[in-house]
Amino acid sequence: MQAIEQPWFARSPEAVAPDLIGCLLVRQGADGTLWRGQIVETEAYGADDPACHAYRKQTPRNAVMFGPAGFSYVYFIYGMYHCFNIVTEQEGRGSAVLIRALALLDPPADPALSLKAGDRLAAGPGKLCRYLDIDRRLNGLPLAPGQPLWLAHPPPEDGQPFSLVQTTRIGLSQGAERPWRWYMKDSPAVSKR
DNA sequence: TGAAGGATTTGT
DNA sequence: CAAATCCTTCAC
Repeated sequence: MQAIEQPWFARSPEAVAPDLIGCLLVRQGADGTLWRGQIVETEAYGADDPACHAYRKQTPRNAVMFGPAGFSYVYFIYGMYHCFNIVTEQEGRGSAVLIRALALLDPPADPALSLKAGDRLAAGPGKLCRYLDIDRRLNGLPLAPGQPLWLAHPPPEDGQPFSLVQTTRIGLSQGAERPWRWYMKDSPAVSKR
């Protein structure tokens, strides 16, 4: 697996978000267990974007968004879910890409779970974090091999061609008109059409 | 110090 | 459509 290096993330979130579709997210648990998923849905949150947590000013919660690219930004929402983001751009600009959905590569250990939930165990930012055991302990970590989370380019032989759909983001009260959501067309793991 | 609201998900 | 559930931010 070819790991994605830090400079690749040091671009605008609107550039990184669509490029991430088809890439692999790797989660290494504390016991060494590996989970892998293909990213099928992302959203960009820019520094000049009213929907972005870093839009107003730096606070303890959003601090890592102002740090260097290629780090994790994990926050807690609605009292019960976590969301996983990748920090983008140069240090000092608060921006990130939200990973919204994965198509899991390794089938769940529990076959009953697989049959029941199908391929939608990681269809949505909250479900994705619940399945991969991502919470605020994983906030502010570098995304590199050997860490709990990192990313990889799709294997060349496995790179199935796909169509990318660009549309508006989900669940926002501000900045809802910006077309900064991307997903893999026809993927059953996308959170919403 | 308190109140409002949130980048979600699920079930009614 | 509303509940679950709690952290963060902003106003006073």
